Amino acid sequence: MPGRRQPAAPLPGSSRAKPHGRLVPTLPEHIDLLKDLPEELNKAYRSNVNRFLVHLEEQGQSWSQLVPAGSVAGARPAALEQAVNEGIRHYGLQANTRAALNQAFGFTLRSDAKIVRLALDLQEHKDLLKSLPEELDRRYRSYVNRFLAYLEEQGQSWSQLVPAGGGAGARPAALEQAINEGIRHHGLQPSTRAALNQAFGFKLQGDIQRAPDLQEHKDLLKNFPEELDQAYRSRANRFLVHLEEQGQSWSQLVPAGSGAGARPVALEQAVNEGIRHHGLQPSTRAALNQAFGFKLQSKAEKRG
DNA sequence: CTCGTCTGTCTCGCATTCTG
DNA sequence: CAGAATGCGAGACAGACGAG
Repeated sequence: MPGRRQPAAPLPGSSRAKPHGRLVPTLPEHIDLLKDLPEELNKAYRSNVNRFLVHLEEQGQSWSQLVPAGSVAGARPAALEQAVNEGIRHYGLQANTRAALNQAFGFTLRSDAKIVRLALDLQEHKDLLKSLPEELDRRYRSYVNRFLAYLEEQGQSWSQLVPAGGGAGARPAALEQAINEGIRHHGLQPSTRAALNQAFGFKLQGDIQRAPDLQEHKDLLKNFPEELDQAYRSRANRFLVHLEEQGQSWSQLVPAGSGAGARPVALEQAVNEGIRHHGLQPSTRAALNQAFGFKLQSKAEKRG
């Protein structure tokens, strides 16, 4: 992966542009809160909570104004939820901040939106990204970005695929074909389709499911452990179909007699490739590990 | 080096679609 | 309609990265 990891262009109109020094709360009540965080809270979450409290102070607010006294585990203080969601949406708080508060205080705050910055070649595509709904999930925005980048790689553009004026509920055929191609054969994440649907209100559909052709693969499917999760079963099924599309078969990749704890190299490579480049769900690897007791990993062993 | 932040991956639960 | 398969959305967290 080309090491491009920009810290964040300051967002238009946001107050994020202050990478200033001290980032600790000053209200005693906030300081106490931080002190009393559960020991086992991981440091990333700890940091999120800290940033959130600082954010509240910057807004002239305080925890006790937002959280009714005596709020218990499972509570969902509305004012707090609004504050954290707004903080995430408009003030550059990390998306994990909500989860951090939930984890730290046992709340069940929920959902919403993110912000992000991007980079593309075609002005048309840049404009498109800018016009995405603000509430669009960060991952979805990123998927849209990747999809546009993918189009550019293919020498295509959005306007070639999407008829002008195609509004909510539309299902532009060329776009659907491009996205499904991209997912199946060019490494776009499966959720890219959902991302486009979310972002533009389309109703794009995926390819229809298929079953493996090879008897060997059918037998494998039949012999999965009873207790294998349905979702995993489905992913393993997909993987076998994928192998067949690649002209490969399980027995070519997995040495006979590979048992629990094994890590067949060729299989690992195949599944990682499939995930990275052919639209298999990321959890496909986990599915194979579950189904066969393997120890496949996401990276080639890191060695010095 | 330490600390905070960012990204990628795994996992879970609910929703939707397919199949018999 | 019931149950299985698949899709979707979000939380959790480890590891990489970068600032100080």
